Amino acid sequence: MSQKSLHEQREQRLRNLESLTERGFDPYPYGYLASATAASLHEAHAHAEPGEAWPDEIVSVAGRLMTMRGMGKVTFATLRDASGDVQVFWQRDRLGDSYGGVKKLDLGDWVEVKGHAFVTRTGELTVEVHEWRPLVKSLRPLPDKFHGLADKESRYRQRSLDLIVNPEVRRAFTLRSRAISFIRRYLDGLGFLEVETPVLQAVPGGADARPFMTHHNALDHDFHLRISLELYLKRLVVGGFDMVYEIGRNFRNEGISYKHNPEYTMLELYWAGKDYLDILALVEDLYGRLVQELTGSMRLVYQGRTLDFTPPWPRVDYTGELAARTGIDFDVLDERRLRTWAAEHHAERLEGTPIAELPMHALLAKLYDVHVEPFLEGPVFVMDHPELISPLAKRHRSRPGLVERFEPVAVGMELGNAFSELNDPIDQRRRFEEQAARREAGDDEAQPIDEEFLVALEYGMPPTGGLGLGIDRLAMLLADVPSIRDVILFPLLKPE
RNA sequence: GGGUCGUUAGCUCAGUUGGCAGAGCAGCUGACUUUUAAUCAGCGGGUCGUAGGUUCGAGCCCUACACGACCCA
Repeated sequence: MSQKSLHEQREQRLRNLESLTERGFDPYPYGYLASATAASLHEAHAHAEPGEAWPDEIVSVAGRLMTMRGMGKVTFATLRDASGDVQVFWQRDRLGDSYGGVKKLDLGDWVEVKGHAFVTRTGELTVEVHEWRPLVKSLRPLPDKFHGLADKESRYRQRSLDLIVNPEVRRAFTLRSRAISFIRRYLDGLGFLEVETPVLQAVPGGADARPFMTHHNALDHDFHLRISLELYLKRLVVGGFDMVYEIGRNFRNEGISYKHNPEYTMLELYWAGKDYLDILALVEDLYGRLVQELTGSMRLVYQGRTLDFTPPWPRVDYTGELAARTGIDFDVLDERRLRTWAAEHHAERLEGTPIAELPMHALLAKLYDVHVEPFLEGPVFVMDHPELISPLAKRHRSRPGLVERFEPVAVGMELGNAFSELNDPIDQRRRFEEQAARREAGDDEAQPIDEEFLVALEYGMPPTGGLGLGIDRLAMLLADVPSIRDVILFPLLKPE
């Protein structure tokens, strides 16, 4: 497709590039040395009055031209660097010949300017340019200076442009990065060791999810991209690493929604000697400190709702909450009565199967997903899940049919998952076999038997508490954005 | 998987009952020495997502498809 307007603007910019070269400017220099940033200038002159000037303080700043206002013999522009925006001002009387080059600058170009700060009569801090040079030419027009780039598809497909024109996007990703950095410092401070485990796995385990497949040519063998970090980290606990964690990408071959992206980032940690209540205390402490550090308060506002992360968080019981929210007045683990109830209250079908006829584990999970999770404002811990939906968690020490497990939940989103880790290899084998039977029955999210993991467990894994925390959802809360795509720089999209 | 909505200039958006394709920003030319969504005068820029269909005539109506957004499962 030929877009004449775009083509013409590009041609014009190429002519301007040539013109700058003819005037003796190097349009592609090899570096710059800015002595100040937009933010540092604003900070240094925070309370200045209109008309003030600092003619003896020569500063240099480098950045991208975002707007230009030419007025004949003077030109104003907004320069944007990584720290923010600052106005710059060229006047012909001071610059002489080099002022002509300013006319050959285009929006989006990078320049370095050297000069002194002053405050205009309308009160705007401005750098008056004594010397300047181009740093790079931009060959494409920027989006509308006022409306920016609004089309979400364009923003995700052209993230560079989105970041240039929408500063709040950079803010969200900066927060995400600082959160990850905080978590590393926190865990390292406790004595955890950060490790890396395989992304390419022969047996993808540790979660109920469909994997992506790939193929290794030299070995002529199919591998899967990991769906969790769990089973390899536990091997390391067996090996004697008693405090390990990994922050890494998981890949799940599933649909996309405001809280799901096919590749996303998890923190998983394992701590020998600890049980799930110890891990719960760690989550409360880590989340609280992190929110405090990054937002300045234990309370944060997410999409208009206030979430208070001050420990201790409320706890609710998985089965108890399910009963309370559905109005069930019997033990929800009573399969016969639950089916009868579901048949009366849920006539709808799930992928062709009437809800009441789902396998018991799927029925429980479904009812939780429909009646409980969406209504949990949180932050709250959902405690003690049924064993049927927890094949890697240790049986509860006092509650039959349940395991020692919790999930932190907020605004209807699962933020993580933690157990007293199952370390009895006999019980683990039995659970895997149950999963295998589900696979036989056609459930392709059920977990395959990982024999090598079982061998490791047979050498003996000490009592261990484990945790998975979703980093993307954490970032959503911190940045107060409504979609996971707003905290993933390059979310998965179908190629155009 | 289902439903609703969207796709028009580089960007943001209008487009009436089916009757010549519009605006603002950006761009070009000119004016302008404190502007800031600068202003003023003039000019250029379109495969209306793609492919069919209906019609004398389609940006608009119909069908299919592509991509996306939102909601539901």
